[in-house]
Amino acid sequence: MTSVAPSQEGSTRSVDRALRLLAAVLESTTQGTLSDLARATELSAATASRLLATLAQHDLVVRGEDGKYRSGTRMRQLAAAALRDNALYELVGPHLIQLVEETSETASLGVPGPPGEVLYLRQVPSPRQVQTAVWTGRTIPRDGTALGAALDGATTPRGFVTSQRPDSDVTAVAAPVLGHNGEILGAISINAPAYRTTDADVERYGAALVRHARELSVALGAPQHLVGPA
Amino acid sequence: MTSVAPSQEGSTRSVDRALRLLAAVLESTTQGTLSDLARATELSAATASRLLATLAQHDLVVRGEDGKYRSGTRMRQLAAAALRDNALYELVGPHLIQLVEETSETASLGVPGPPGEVLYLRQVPSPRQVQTAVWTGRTIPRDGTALGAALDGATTPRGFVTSQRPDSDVTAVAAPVLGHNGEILGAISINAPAYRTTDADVERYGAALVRHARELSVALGAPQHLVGPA
DNA sequence: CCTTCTCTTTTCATCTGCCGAAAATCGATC
DNA sequence: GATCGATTTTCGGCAGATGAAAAGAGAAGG
Repeated sequence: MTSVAPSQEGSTRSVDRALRLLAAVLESTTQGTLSDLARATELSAATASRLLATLAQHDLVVRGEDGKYRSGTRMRQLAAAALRDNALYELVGPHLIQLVEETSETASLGVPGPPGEVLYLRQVPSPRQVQTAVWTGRTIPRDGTALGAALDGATTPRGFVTSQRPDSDVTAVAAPVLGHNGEILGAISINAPAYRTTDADVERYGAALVRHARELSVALGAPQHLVGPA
Repeated sequence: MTSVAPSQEGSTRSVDRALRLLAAVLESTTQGTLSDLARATELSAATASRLLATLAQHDLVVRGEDGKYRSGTRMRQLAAAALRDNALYELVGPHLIQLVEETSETASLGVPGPPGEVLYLRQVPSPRQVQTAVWTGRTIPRDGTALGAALDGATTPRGFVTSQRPDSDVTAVAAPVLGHNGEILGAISINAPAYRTTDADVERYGAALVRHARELSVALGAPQHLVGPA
């Protein structure tokens, strides 16, 4: 059973205790009854009972017929979310920097936002004086945008999608990033001022995006047959 | 930003609040600053600040330079543990039942226990009157046992390992189960009374264990090249 | 059937830990 | 410098969290 350090400065004690119980459950490879957990965390049985009941109400833990506590459905949902979203955020950084070096244009990560919208989650700006704006934290429509189309999986056979709307002076190119079940987690894009973007530029940006999206997808565990050859 | 249900009956209020903040962080796909999270969970900024600080002390969340909260390292550790251990426990049930039908002997799942020991995590007993005992929740030594050797990956080329100790009247056969990174999560075994177990029985049990271990490994996401052909 | 035991939950009185309002701090902008 | 919004800290009050004890629940044995 896990032995844990004493409570730390300035924390909320009851929350601290509950979190230690949660960790004891999740890391347990031995007996996991209420009594075991109370002893492991040096709490009274009464306190442990109440705190575990709170964790159980949130479905973070569940008690089996054998009286042992294990992770609950909600815990696994939050677990999957933690593993999925943070990995993408952290992994994408160096790729965006490199995309800017290769294209001299602004590079972005977009993820699903509120219904019908795409969120700019992370961006690296172009080094040029004239550049597309950095809108990190803002959303754009999902319809009619390159990021939106990439999130919908509506790419060409080469793996990227472009957008040049008549009412916009931005040319956007985007490619989706896949997770370990082959699901689309997000998309990376290059946004460039249309006045200096040729068709050859679009092809070049697209190829770079597909290459980086592929590397990211592989790093996130996407099945090889969905990612395609290197 | 996530909107969450009111607090439920009988829970520990401060823990309840902290868990709702944690869920809001992990599920957030929009702004995730302290103010955002306080609004989403209808807490005062002061309370949210303190509770998030407690979560951060446990490294369940971390605040980036942009002021937004994301999952922390410890959260991802616990997440991986939750996804790994519970999946194995639940998935193995039908396989153990089937192994008993195929062999008429006691089938077990063993996982790493305290140092130098193996824990019987789940078992299905033989239907016969003379059977090996069900020791669910107990540990056996890792050295010199079939489960221990399987957890150490010390199998024959056919994928299973046997144990027939001179001081024991039990014949044990075991095969390891792999996770999505190819790591050994546990091992499944058949324990049979030695007096009625022939060499042909051992071969048969081994083949059945390898087949089921393979199916379990695939279901848990193990890379195909580590699992071997079906 | 009853008794005994262990584990768990609930009750209850106590007190201190948690709370929110307010003040202070911090960082960005003009 | 002043202003503003976000965040942290201070502080007094009270109710929520606590542990001891009682009650409840289930299993085992006679």
